[in-house]
Amino acid sequence: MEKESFPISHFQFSIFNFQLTCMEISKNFDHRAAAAQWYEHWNRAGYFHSEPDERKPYTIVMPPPNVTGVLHMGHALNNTVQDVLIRRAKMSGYNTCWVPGTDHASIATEAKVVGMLRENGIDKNTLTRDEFLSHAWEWKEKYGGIILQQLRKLGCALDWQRTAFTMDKEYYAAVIRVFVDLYNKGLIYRGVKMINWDPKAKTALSDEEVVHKQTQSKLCYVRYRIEDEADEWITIATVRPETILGDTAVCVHPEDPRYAHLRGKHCFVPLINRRIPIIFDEYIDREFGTGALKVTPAHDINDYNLGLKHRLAVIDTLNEDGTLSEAAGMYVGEDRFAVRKQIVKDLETAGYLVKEEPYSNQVGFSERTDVVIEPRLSMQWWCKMEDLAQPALEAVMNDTIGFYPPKFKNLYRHWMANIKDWCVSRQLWWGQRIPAWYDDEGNVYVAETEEGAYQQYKEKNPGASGSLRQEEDVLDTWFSSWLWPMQVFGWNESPDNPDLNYYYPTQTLVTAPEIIFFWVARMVMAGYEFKGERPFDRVYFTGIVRDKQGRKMSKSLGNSPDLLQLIDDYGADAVRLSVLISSPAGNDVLFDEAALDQGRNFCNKIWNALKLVKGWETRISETEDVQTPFALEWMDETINAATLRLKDWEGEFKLSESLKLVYSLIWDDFCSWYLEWVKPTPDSAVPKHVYDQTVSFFERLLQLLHPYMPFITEEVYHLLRTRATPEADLMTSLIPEMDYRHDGGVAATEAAILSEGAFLQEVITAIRDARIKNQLKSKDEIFLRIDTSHQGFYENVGAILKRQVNAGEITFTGTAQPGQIALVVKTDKIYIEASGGGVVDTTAQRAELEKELKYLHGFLGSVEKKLGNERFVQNAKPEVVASERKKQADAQSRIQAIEESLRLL
RNA sequence: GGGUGCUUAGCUCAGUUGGUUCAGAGUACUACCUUGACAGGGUAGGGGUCACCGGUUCGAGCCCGGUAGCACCCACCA
Repeated sequence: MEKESFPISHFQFSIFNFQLTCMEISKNFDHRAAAAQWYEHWNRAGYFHSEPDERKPYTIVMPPPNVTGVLHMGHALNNTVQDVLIRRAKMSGYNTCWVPGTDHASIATEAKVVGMLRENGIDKNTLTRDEFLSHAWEWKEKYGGIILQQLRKLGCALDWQRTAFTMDKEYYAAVIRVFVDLYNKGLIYRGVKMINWDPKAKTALSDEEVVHKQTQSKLCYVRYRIEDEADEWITIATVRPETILGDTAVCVHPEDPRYAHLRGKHCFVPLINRRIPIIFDEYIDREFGTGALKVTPAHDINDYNLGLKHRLAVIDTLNEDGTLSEAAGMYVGEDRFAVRKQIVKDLETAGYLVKEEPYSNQVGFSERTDVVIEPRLSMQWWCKMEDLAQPALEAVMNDTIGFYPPKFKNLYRHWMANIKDWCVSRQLWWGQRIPAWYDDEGNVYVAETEEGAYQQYKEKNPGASGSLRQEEDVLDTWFSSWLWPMQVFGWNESPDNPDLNYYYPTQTLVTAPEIIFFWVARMVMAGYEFKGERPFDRVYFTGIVRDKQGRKMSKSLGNSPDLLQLIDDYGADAVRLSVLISSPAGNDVLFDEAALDQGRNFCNKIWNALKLVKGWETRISETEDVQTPFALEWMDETINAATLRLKDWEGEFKLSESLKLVYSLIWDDFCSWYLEWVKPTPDSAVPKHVYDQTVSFFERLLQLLHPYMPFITEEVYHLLRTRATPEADLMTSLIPEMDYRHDGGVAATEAAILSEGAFLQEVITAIRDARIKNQLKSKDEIFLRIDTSHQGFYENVGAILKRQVNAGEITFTGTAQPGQIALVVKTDKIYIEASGGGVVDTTAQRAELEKELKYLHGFLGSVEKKLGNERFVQNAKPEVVASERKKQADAQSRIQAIEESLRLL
């Protein structure tokens, strides 16, 4: 099953890796090489494959794309999300299994094959069913499933050994079995109903496969002559004048005075002069058009219902390909739209056309072939849905199956509560052929095999020796995909097999809200009906990917970028970051290629951090570090806190927030702060434990990022230090469990370190800001005098602080000299003295401090007003009041400090 | 026609149980930086009456009602 998709062997890979570690790190991250090599490495190492074991499973079945499909942005988003969940679960100790596969997509594929045959000069109608199917299979083997290959480029950790297809032998059998089972339960029946007919695919469609579009039409007013009256007419309005030929009545409202005198009368259909009755029904909207409706029971669902009620004749004037039939009497064999134009002219010539006016209405189109649907009466197979829907509705409403975001529960409930029977037959060849056989009298026998059907026939007709003929129709594609979570684990082969028992119910389904009815709802129904169990615990709905202008990305608009090209240009990691980072659950994503720069730049940043750290490797000393213990503690706690938060967020599918957090953790906390704090001067060495700690921090960060950006993280992880064994890969490493909480007061010291770090950053930023505003160049050394109540803190971080702001000396005098720059950070007063002893212009300083003072007075005012409000003190929670009192105290001392500084200027 | 959701910085979007130390991110913008990881970068900065109008509350971006605009889903008005 595995195809050799990357040319580099494992042996070559090892050499490559060896060379890299010994060489200088390349200037930039080579995403092309890294992606190819690591994907192949993971695959060969067997990381993608899962077998049941003692660990807990984390299972996702991929929504199978059409076998005809190619990768587009929607897939990229959807599959990136799944890959993040899978990789994260793997690194959390779960036995992960992500099943890939494709859907046979009966209509889409058959259309594609028919088109291919036509190009080769073959007309489908000249082929037998078997001949056609062999062409279709040939096509599928050759071109089908390209999309699965493309998913490798994205980095998806799919269990390729489990790749499934909805027309696999066992899958096919499962579908047949389910059909027979439902038939025997009385839930499948055959009947003539008004269905949606696709004249291009020449098949029935379910209601869900019809898309309504606002369309500009013409509303034609046509007059019908009343019988027995010399010159009396009744005028109707229609947007489909060609259906006039199938009219079997004209209908008006019983209380419409305009037409009251016509009771019991008849009129004549124009052009063909068919005598039809004028009927009365309250269904009519008197306000619309002329208040008179032409009734064509064969070609409109409402008319059909009226026809049933008033026992009207049904005249089917259309052939299955959308041309007019013999029954039309005119224009026979001509296309419906050509006839629509022609008949208007003919009506006009003959004096029947009263007027035409432009009219905008909703018209149904085929989702697959995009042609206008014709309502048509025909014999189809149906599945009763009410009983199936009941448990499926409950499971979602009581959160046995969780929807994320939950807003889709309402949508689901509305549809399930108003569910209609499902038209499951399709007049196609590509698909599971309905297992029903007919005898010469037209009696039907449903069985899994022809032998079974024949046995039924013999039982019913003892001694008979006729032959049976199988139903020509196949089943709706969704009638097979609803079994997906069960059948990919071999439900049909054995409903009690170890795989199915272990992996089912699956943990998470990731899909688009567009197919909530097509697929999600029906999988839930099938799960309960056939397996007696939900198919998945949770459903994560991704948004719809749109272009910059907010339009849905689609092939027909041509606004979907070439994903493989993007991956090649920017790297899969960058593509993954850019689609994820702006895509919270259930919200649409406006995709802008500019967002890819952010991902690429981030890769570059990580790469450069690697280069920096690797550069220290040759400069390690055994000396004890006295400069940076605070930096080490702070980084450790910062990563701990982020790890905890990530676990929570990722569990709630807050992937975009999580990614932002890791992004900021690496770029801001690690690169901008930590590395600068511990970075040695050009001519000094790095204490060994600082180096070791730094590498270890880096590894922890790579772990947290790995689910989102697998390639660069694995690459950097291996370049960071030589791994003892080839199996020591980042992908299979476990993210350590944090066993304490930072926000619960349990870990006060940890929390203190974090807030001290934040304060230190605030001091550094304030001093740098002051330097810039006072044109003190960064290379000019300064002296700091600090007036503070916690001198110990400054002594602890003094080395870092001096380095970060290029200060030569820090003293704690408590007083200031004229010409110094005054700063107030929280309540600490910091005075900056230029090393040259030069006097700086304090005008800007003064203005700055005064602005701050003004703000603080305002702030203090609002806090004091609040505290002065008895009702606030009484009603608010004690901790809120306490926090307000602290704000008050802080503001007061800050005001005091600023005023003091101002006096000194 | 029915339903759901949205409206926060120029742009694309976060904002988790209502507390003015949360109005934030990324981009874009401004100034400075040819600093030994990184110009695909660094340091710092400006920028928003949280659509509009009321209400509940000591207190509203957050809760309730209404208005306007937008998006999507459902639907058999010719």
